[in-house]
Amino acid sequence: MILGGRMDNEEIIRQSQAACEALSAEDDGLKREVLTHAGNRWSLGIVHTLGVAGRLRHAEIARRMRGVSQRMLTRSLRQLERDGLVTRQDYNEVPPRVDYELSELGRGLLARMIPLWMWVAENADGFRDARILYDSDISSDTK
Amino acid sequence: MILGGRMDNEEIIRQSQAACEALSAEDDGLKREVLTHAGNRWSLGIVHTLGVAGRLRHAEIARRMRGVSQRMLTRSLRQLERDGLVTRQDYNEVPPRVDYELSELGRGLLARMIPLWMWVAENADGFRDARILYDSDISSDTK
DNA sequence: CAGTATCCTTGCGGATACTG
DNA sequence: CAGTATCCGCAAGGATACTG
Repeated sequence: MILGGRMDNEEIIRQSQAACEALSAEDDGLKREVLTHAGNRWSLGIVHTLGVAGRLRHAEIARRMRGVSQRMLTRSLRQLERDGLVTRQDYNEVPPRVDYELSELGRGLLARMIPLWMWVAENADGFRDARILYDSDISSDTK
Repeated sequence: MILGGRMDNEEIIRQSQAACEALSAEDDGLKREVLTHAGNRWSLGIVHTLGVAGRLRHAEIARRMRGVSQRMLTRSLRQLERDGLVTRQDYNEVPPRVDYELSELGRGLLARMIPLWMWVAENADGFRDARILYDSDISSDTK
């Protein structure tokens, strides 16, 4: 299994601890929160799209993202705006014209996600294999 | 807004594109999948706990994670096992004794999350501010 | 064009009780 | 101890129709 820039385990653990001490105990929930915001179905895709394309109109984003419903696109964009990751500009024209762009914070997030995506790409096959077993879920509830 | 090791935008975009070209178009869903697996309520916490503590028994993990139900802990561990991030060893003793450990892949993931957590810690206040507005959700459905 | 307003399905995740 | 087996509420997210 290819692991790009190899770190030794001690180093990983040390850094991980450092990162988690920087977050106070109370802030542990912050991680979860970041991931329930950034991690909803579309947000990270939007961040990436805006990162690559720069400033885009609503419809442009929709076009580049295949499969988003209007509802979810708006919802996600508003979330991202509230989280301060995206800025929204409404020109108050008619017909409407609104466009979106990554904020500084959003660009920061994108930058921090890069190592993760690189790694996902490297290990894509590993994940694909795992995916095969998905039907048999443990928690019955399978009425 | 503090952005730790500053990269310029062009660099971010270039790298981000590189990462996403490495992922084939079809693999775009992989990102989502990684995040819906790793991003469920407890998985990343478990990965972190195991990363720091090494090899742990079921009950040990539960103790360190305040708030997990037995059900969700088992469920999450099994997910992680299927995803190849965690290895499970059952000693087939009675009373039961099972322990869990990060796999190489799991350690890889942990390592890739570090920049993100560092960044979250740095920008914690920004997020906390954003959090205040949460009650007013856009998508009505608020019957 | 850029949204709202509804309706509806799915599945996560908590609580509780039970078992080998 | 390390799980299963159920029951349940709630929120995410899709489909569709409508509006300024």
